[in-house]
Amino acid sequence: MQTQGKAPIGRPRGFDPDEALDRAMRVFWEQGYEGASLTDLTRAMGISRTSMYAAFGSKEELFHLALRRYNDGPAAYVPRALEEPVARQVAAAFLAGAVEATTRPGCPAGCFGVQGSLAAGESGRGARDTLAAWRDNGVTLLKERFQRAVDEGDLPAGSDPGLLARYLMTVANGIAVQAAGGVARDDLELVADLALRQWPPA
Amino acid sequence: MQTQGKAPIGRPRGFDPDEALDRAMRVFWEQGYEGASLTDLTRAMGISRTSMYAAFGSKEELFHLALRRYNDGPAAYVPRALEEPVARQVAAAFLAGAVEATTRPGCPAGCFGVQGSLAAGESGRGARDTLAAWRDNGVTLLKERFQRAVDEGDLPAGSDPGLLARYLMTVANGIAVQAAGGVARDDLELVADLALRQWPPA
DNA sequence: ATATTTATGCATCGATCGGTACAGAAGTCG
DNA sequence: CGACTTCTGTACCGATCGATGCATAAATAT
Repeated sequence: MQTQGKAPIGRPRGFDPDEALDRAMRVFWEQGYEGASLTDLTRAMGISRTSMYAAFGSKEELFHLALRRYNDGPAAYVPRALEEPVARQVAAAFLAGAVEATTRPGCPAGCFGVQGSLAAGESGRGARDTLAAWRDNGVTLLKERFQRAVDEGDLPAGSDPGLLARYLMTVANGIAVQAAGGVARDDLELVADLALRQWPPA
Repeated sequence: MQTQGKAPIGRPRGFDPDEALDRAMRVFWEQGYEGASLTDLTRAMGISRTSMYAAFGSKEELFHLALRRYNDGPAAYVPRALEEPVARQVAAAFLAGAVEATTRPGCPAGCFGVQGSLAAGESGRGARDTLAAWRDNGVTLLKERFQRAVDEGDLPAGSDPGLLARYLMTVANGIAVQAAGGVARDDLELVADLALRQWPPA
C-alpha cells in the first residue's frame, strides 16, 4: 500500500484551501459577517466565487469554518490557559492571551468571536448565534476548570466558579471591544493586570 | 408676541420625528448599522423612504442622530454616575447603569455604542469610527472625574485615573457583549460587583 | 485513445441595497 | 381664490447582494 494517498480523481484544486480559509478568516475578523461581501472574501482568498462555493458551500459555512480556524489558531490561548497549574495562573494566562490575540500586529484588531457578528440583521442571525454559543462555551470551559480548582484547593471553598468564569470572559470581551477601537496593547495589559488584582487568594 | 410659534409653512409632517427616531435607534441597536436596512428602519419608523430622507438626510445621518438619542436616553446613566460624590460610587453607579441599560426588558439586549457597529465593511466605517469615538469619550469623562477624585483625596495619591477609567469602560463593554449574548441581568450584576471588589480603598 | 470526474472562468440570476424623481396632497401666504 | 412651500406615496434608479448555469480545462480511469 502507498501511504502517499495522492492522486485524487478529477482536476486538482488550483489553490490551497487552508491558505484561502485563513484569508477569509481575516476578512470576517476585520469586517464582520455582514460587512464582508463575497467580493471582499473571494478577492482576499484569491479565488473565484465558483471555486469558493465548490470548496466551502456557502458564505455561512465559510464563516463557520473560519470560526473553527480562529478557535484553533489565534484563540488557542484558551485551552493553553486552562492547563495552567492553579486558577490564578489560568486567569492570568487567559487575559494575557486575550490581550495578545486582540492586538496582534499582523492581524485585525479585536476578537473574531466578538466583532465577527455581535448584532445582525435577518441574514446574519446564524453567524451571531454561533458566536454567542462559542463565547458561552468558553465560559463553560473556564467554569469547569475553576470548579476543579475549588476541588483541588487552589481556590477558596466559598468561590463561585461560574461567576469567576463569567467575570473573566466579560473582561476579555471588553478588552476585545477596546482593541477593536484601537486601544494599544500596553494599555490593555495594564487593564488585565488590574482586573486580576481582586482575584481570590490561593 | 405669541409664544405658540405654531403654523410652519407648507404641509405639516404626518409623523412625530422624535418617536420615529426612537424607533430607528432601536433597530440600529438590535441589528447594527449594516444589518439595519432602509426597509427595516422605515417600517419600524412607520414612514416612507422619502419622508425619512427628507427628515433625516441619509442612513448615516440617521445613525448619528440615533446615537445622540441613545446617549441622552439609555446612556444617561453615564453623566449621572459622574455626579456621585466619591470615585467608588462613580464606578459602582457606572457599572450598575451599564448592566441596567444593556438588559432592559423592553429594549434590545446589549449596548448601542458597542454592537451598533463594531466591525464593518467599507460602507459602515463611518458608523464604526463614530462609535469608537463615543466610547473613547466616555473613557475621557471617567478619567477626568477620577483625576478630580485624586485631587479631592477620595482616591489614593498613586492612583492612575486613566487606567481606572479604561478598566471600567472595558468591564462595561464586556458586560455589553455578554448581554448581547443573552446573559441575564442578575448574573451581570454579580460580575459588576466582582469587578469593583479590587477598587482602591478611599 | 475515450470516458469520467472535478475545478475553473465567465456570464448572469433574482433579490435587495441605499437613494431619488415626480406628481399629488396639505398646509400657509398674498 | 390662486401662488407658494413642504410633505407623502409610488415607482423606480444603478449598484451590489449571495448564489448558479454552463462550457471548458485538467486530472484519473479504463
